[in-house]
Amino acid sequence: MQQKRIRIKDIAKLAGVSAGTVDRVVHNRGNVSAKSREAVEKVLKEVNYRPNIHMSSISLKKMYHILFVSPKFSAGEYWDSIYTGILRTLDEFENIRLSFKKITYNQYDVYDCKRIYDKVLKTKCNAVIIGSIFQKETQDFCHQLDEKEIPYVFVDSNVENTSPVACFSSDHYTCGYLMGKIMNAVMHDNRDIGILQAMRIGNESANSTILRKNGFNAYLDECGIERKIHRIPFNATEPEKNNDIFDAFFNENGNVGGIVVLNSRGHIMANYLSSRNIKNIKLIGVDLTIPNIAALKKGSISALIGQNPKSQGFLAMRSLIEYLIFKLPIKVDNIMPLDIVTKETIDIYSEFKDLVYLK
Amino acid sequence: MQQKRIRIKDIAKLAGVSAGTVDRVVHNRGNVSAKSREAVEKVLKEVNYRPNIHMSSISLKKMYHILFVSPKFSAGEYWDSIYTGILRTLDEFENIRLSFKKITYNQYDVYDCKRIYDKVLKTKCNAVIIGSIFQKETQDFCHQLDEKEIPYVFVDSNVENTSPVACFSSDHYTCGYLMGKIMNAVMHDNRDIGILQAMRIGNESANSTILRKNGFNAYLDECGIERKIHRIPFNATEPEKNNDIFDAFFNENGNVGGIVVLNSRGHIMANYLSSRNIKNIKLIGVDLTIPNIAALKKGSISALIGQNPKSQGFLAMRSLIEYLIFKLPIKVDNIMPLDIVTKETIDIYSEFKDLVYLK
DNA sequence: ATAAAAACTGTGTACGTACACAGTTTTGCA
DNA sequence: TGCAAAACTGTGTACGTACACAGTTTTTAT
Repeated sequence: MQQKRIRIKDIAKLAGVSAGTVDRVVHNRGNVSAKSREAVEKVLKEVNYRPNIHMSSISLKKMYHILFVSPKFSAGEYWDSIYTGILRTLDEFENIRLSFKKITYNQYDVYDCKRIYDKVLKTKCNAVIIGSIFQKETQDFCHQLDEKEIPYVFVDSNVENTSPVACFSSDHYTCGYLMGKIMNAVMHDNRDIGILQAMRIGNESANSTILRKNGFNAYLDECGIERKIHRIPFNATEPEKNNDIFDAFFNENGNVGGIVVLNSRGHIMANYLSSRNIKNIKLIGVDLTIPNIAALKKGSISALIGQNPKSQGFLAMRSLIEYLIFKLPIKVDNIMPLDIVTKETIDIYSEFKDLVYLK
Repeated sequence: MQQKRIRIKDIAKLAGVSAGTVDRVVHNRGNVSAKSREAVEKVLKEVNYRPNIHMSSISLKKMYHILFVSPKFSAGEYWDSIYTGILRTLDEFENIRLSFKKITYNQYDVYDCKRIYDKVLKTKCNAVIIGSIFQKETQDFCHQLDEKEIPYVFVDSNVENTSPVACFSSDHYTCGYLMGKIMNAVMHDNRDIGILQAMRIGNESANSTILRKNGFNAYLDECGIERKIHRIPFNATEPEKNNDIFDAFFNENGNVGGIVVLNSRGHIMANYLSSRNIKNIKLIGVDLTIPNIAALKKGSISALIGQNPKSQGFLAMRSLIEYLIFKLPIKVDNIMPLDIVTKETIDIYSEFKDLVYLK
């Protein structure tokens, strides 16, 4: 802390060059002879130089443009939490020249997603944070970013065959596995299980929900559970139709005792069950969204799995700034933990999560 | 982010005074006429001035001395985690003029604690972070700090009738309550429960373990559980004697099926049980120390409750810096969540906890 | 060999704050 | 009223970096 920190100037003197040359070496700006570069690098290694982050921030003249592409969201939803985490980091680095914009697409329409991706590619920017729903389209998008040498970071989920600077997501497979475990613990009879998974225009399903389903099935298989599993239809684009759809489903399948909602819309099923006064069906959901938490507190959802979306956004943006501006090495794969939250633990949980990010 | 931030200079111009005067008002340094002060304060309110933290750090000339008083610890122990969290914050603010020292006492000897407290009072410092074991002695200590107007922050637990700048701890009562709940879930028979709680020289017990015991008893009462409860003797100062003590205890009480260790020494009982090849006793402990985690992984501890000590240290030091140096308002009562960790979840848990603090 | 171009190097300035210090005004008191 | 002391105010500098720009050396092409 207190012993005098070594400065650019000191290194310059030690290496027998000027401060400007040291700066060029440190920032890899080129225009340095091999001889000078080696001399400086030798000293750098010896003295373990760490730039004064405050001074760096102050002197930074370049303006960085960062974009966040994600599904559309409203306040309190899953993607909004990721966004909030990003804003938290921006707040921390408020004295850095940085422009940030979010641009969102309809997550139930792959064509809209493509359109937005194209729009991003036409926008001048230095980095992109990507919240991906559609695997294939995101791959294409990333390859074009690669060509333009624009770095990108994933939040929520990773996308195969891409080369992101970093990725921040939970383990969706384990999430599904956990849901199976919890469902099995809370169901005290041998009734059937319903699985709710949204369908999308132009694509089967979101990658994350597919992985969750695999994890869920894996748990049931491993434990040799022989419950009947029903797929519950769900209309994500016209939610007003769901009540009729659910009515039809339950008319045909009276023996369902537990429902697993693989996306963040657990509250929709919870509210449906409440409205029909159905009380003996256990419900497990994903994401601590405001409506989900309300349903959890009311008791219509038994447990929710939290994916730490705020951490995802916070860490993703922080990593990006460290990579882009401070040229620090960053970790590529970052798996967020899954929090199991129940009626009893929701309050203390929420309070702490805010505390950690507070300034 | 990008719109020009208002500077001290701008405020000076708007208020019709010099930058120096604005600075004096902002830092409450006195020597400002009522007229000037009001003019500046009016402008400050209008423009919502927020100083550039980088510039503040750079220009700061005063040296702040901060002390951490806590029980003695070795690597990987509970107090060491708090210490690590503190160091993490110091790393973040490495460019601030700040001296930090830890000073520790024997937590099983109230007289040593007093001696160390007196030593701290004789040391010149600007703030103290206190890890308290003994209620009464800490109260006296705090009152003397109050007199000298030295601010202090608590970690691990709060102390009544003191006026700390902030406190970071988990809820020990709830911790005990949770231990009761878990113990009840993992014990599948009606056997007795043993409670292990350390005795100290000159004082009954640490405040935190008393609270945990209360919480534990409260759970058993609420649920009408009628198990027999035995207090297990434990010698904290001469650990080599414990094997004999435990032998004697189990000779007399053969029907114990579960043991709750209310302090972080769960591994001692775990290792004793392993050494005696006793396998059908469930063990619940507190704190994710290295030996406890090892016992958890081996299966000799069923579950551990984590108190987020690293967060406590990290946030305590961060709050203190914000209060002391950046004059920001800080939250006084901060309750850390309790993590329930089992063999299955320990690895992903540990990994994430590191990630969050990583730079 | 010489000019032009390219590659390299050093110098100087801005960034916004904290604080020292010198300079100015007001107050207190005889 | 005068004069010292106290209270107040403004100016100037350091902090360490990023980067622009001017100046110097080396390379390339004729």
